[in-house]
Amino acid sequence: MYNELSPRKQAILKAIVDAYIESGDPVGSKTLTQSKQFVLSSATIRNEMAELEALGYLEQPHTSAGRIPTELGYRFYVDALMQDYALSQGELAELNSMLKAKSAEIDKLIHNAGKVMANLTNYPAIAVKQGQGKNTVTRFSLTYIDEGNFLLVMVCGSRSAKTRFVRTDIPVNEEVLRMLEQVLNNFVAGKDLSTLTLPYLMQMEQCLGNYAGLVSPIIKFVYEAVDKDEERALHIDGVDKLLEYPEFMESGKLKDMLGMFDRKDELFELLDEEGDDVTICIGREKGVEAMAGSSLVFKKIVVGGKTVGAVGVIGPCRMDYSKVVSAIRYLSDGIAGVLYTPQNGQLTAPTEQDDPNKR
Amino acid sequence: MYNELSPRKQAILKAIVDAYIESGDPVGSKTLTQSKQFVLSSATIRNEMAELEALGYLEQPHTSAGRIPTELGYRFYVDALMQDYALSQGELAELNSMLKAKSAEIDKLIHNAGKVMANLTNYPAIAVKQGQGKNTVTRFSLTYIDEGNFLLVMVCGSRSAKTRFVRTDIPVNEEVLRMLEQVLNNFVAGKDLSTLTLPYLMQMEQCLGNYAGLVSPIIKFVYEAVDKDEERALHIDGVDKLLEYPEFMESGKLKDMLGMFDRKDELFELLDEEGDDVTICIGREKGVEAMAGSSLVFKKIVVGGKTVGAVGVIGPCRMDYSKVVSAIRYLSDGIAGVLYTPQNGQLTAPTEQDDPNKR
DNA sequence: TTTTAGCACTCCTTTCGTTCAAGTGCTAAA
DNA sequence: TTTAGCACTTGAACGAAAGGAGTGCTAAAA
Repeated sequence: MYNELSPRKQAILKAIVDAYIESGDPVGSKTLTQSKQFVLSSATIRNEMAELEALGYLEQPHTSAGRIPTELGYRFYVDALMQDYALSQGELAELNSMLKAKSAEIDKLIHNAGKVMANLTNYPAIAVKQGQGKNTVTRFSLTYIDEGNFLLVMVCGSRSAKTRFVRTDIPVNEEVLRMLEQVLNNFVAGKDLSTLTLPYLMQMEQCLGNYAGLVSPIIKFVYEAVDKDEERALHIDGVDKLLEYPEFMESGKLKDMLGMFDRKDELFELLDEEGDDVTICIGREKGVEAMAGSSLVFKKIVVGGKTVGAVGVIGPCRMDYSKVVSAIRYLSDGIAGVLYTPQNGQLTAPTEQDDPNKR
Repeated sequence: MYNELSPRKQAILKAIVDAYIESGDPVGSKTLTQSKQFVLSSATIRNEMAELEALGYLEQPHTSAGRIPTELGYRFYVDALMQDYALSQGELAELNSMLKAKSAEIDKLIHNAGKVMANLTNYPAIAVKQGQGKNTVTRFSLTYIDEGNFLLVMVCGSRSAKTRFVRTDIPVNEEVLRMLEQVLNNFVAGKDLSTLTLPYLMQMEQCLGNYAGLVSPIIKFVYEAVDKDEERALHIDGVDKLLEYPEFMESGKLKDMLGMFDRKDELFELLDEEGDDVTICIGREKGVEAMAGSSLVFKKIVVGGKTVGAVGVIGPCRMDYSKVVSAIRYLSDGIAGVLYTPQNGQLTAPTEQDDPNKR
């Protein structure tokens, strides 16, 4: 697909993208000849640039400005030209200190990851905690509070639990709750929602006699608990960093971004991309209009085969991809490492980290 | 304190603030005479304006511009001059539809409140869910998952519960968990953290024999659970609305705002103000530098004597205070109303709203 | 055939002066 | 005490001119 580009064209394209990423100004032929990396006259480079433009890799904001990469240009750059960036000692230290933080609670870890990413890369960072694909409540537990109130605990899978306070006008006691608990565990635990037909629920209500009235509110909570969207959370850190890039200062770009940050649905959509390594969305590639001029780079955090979240950054298309990619890869893998316990492939409770030689 | 201002000065100040709030342009003497509300010449009004400026209520961006209110001017306006705004039918409908939403779960309610506020007022809205002042776990409950894992449920007060998954290398079963549960309820439930001295904990460990090793991780979770800050959350909706006000488009104001939105600590501080009705912070009044040129209007949501959160908006000092105040008051009280159940003064479970005549 | 020097041309950006309009403060008269 | 009148200030808007960066093309050189 890209074979059409001669090595020299590639080198020139790379130089242009590199320069533009750094400066933000359109780069002209003179800039390249001055950089000494080519033993060519500016005229030759101009010819090449004109061809690269014809091929769709470059564009001119206007005659007599230099060239800037198109989305296609960036795409080729990240796919084929970009060099690996070696994180500096300081950067590694920053990332590591975050990974070694006391709490390995997933929420905090992911949230902190966002802050660190934003700081390190100087782009707004996105940190997602993904809802688990669980769609059944595996176990119910009821805790008595007083006659009119009890706590409903729903365990979903082996790594998530939801609680709800239930107020009831039918006075309950420990004994009743035990019974109700058992009924719930028999009838509902482990069952798919589709099982919960009306007749099925009525059957359940019969088992409960006077307490049948509790079924419907509880079932409502069950529905809420298994709602996948419920549990996913997306944080954006360092939004103000956008202002450091002049491309956002004018026109409606900033508004588009902030609007997208506010709504979040487009972001979730973009982040749903499959792909297990770092994913790079350049501009409108994925059909999101608000992404015009901006790129999103992220990587899922996969623990024991399950995607538990993602970290990434969003910024102008002229983003320091190589550094960003390195940082994201390191952090994403690092978080996965902290959360993973080889023995059982499960998410670990925080204590596990602090006391590894307990046994 | 404000007696120094003659009624006419007050009227003129009010007219200026009103006009400036609406237009955003400095208002001159001519504008006021043209508005027909004064039977005075522009010269007279100019004199009054000059005096209001000398008194610190107005300022001029530059000679030959009209006057704009100072922070003091706004302060006087909101304290003494502002008229009540009657919410329109449409606005009331919007607010009510939100209050009648299916779920009365406090998190969602408050979160939605933010969205609605931002929409209605056209300023970014702030929605806070406050950490409850609870500082003890009132009840423990353990749920068996498998030999190496169980769920720890901590009930705090009668309106909040936390869950943690505990992984253990000491195999457990239902029976052990019952015992542990009992010990926890005896030793820790309802106790202040200061009670949990090392000797006390060791005593507890003795009761548990082989399972003493579980105490320390659990106590750590207890500490986490009662951490007040843990539970408070602050959402900001409609950040992009800031861009509709030209005052933010230039200079570093926007960056200040976004930075403040990001950090949130200054916001928490501002929102900690006491005061049970709508609170209005104008500019740097409260010493927050980033608030220069912006105002924050909010009201706590108080349910049964407890502050459970707050809603507010933040925007330029030239904010439509009267509308904002009305909307915030209505919404804050409305949410409190939805959450309050007169019979017991407690937070109610969602079902309560849908099924009020269950008994 | 490829590269390069030279040059005319385009178009943005900056600067600078001019004009324009808004709004003021002051003075003197009503 | 109020008002008409007027000189003055000042930012905003406009346009012309200058400057500069960068291009494409042509023709010569390699």
